[in-house]
Amino acid sequence: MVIVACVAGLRERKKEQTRQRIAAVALRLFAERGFDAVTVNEIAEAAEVAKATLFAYFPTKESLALDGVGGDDLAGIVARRPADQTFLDALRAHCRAFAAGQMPDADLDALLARVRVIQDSPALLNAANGLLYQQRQSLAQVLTDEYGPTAAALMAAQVAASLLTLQETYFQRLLGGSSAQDAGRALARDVELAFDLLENGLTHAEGH
Amino acid sequence: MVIVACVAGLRERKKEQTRQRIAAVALRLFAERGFDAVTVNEIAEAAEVAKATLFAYFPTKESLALDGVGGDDLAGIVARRPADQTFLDALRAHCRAFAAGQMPDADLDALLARVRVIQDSPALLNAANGLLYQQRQSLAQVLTDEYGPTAAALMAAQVAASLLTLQETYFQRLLGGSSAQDAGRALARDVELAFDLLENGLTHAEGH
DNA sequence: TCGAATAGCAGACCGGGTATGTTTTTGAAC
DNA sequence: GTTCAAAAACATACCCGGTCTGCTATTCGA
Repeated sequence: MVIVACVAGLRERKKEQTRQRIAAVALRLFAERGFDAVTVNEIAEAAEVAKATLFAYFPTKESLALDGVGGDDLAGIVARRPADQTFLDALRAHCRAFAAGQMPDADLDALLARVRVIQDSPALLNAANGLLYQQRQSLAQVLTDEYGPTAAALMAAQVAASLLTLQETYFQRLLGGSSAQDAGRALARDVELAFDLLENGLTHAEGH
Repeated sequence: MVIVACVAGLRERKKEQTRQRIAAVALRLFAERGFDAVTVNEIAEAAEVAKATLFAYFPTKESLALDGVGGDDLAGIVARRPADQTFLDALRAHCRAFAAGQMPDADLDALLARVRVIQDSPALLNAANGLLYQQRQSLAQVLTDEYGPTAAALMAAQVAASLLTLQETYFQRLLGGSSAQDAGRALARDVELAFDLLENGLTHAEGH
């Protein structure tokens, strides 16, 4: 009873375990019956915790479905880019890397289940949009030094909206039944298109 | 009792009147104490209607604050543009017209009160963002014929995000104390900047 | 072993929103 | 004018997400 439990603290581990259990149960129920048709009371009951406990871990019902759906840290990527790279090139490289990288099948299935749930509920879709809003703000912050507040806000808005669209398109392909490989290849093309549009403007779109 | 009341129907007029009363009372209370600190029961009581009646007119509490905040019909503007005009030029012209046009002071005050309320409540801000999302979708629809679905989605996203940013910047200036004239002039400049960025891309930004 | 945190609990409570069945008002036909 | 059906408004009870309160049981550190 002295050493054994001290890797991360028994307490911590149990907490994490409870949190995972709640999240997993919630996601399963959402996937089975849809976000709106599941009540938090049911989730709490199925996870064998009290409702108050559930809300100690997750601030809202929505956060149960959006757990871990943070999106990339655009502002960080831009802020940490090498000095000789434009911010658009840094973001383009990041997106290329994502499109090229392969995700383990199990993770992908879990992610897709979550995306399906989100896409089926207007409330969740809106909440997910809200997450992007914050990204936009912090990206604008980072760009302000270089371009001034107004141009930075406009650029950040364009970039964030484009990346959201890329993500949506990608998920739609996957949900529509494309193989992960096909969707990845399509995404790679779309990434180039998106950044070409951002760099060169809508009137200079060529050959797509 | 035969002719007198038939301009629009007594019934219709009373209904509209009730609706206006509810909306006005709600906006006043929101402006006084903030969106979250006012309950729908209070609004119903102050407007002298039952809660159920209130919800017969407005589907949600949010819709009370967002009543009439539809935004422009971007898709319509693009769809109805003259054949020799690019869609960006059509939108630019529309924004220029708005920036040049003057709003009656009373309307502007009412609008600003509403904007203040919205800006003070995260829930409302999110809901307002959701309205934009729909605009984006219909704009993408209209552009699909010309550019294909992916490019159209990206373009619509960029345009919608830019216009939202213009609107936010404009309102921030007004809320910050700028005169309507100054804000209008600044908006006119920002409109040109935004559309230049959209047309020519972020790497070709010049002289702003 | 003891005491301080703290996780967890049950249950009352609040506010937004819906459903139900009833009363009142309105519009129109007689 | 009287009458009658549509529909506006109502009171009320209810559901659900979310908070608060006060309590019990674990866990941790000394």
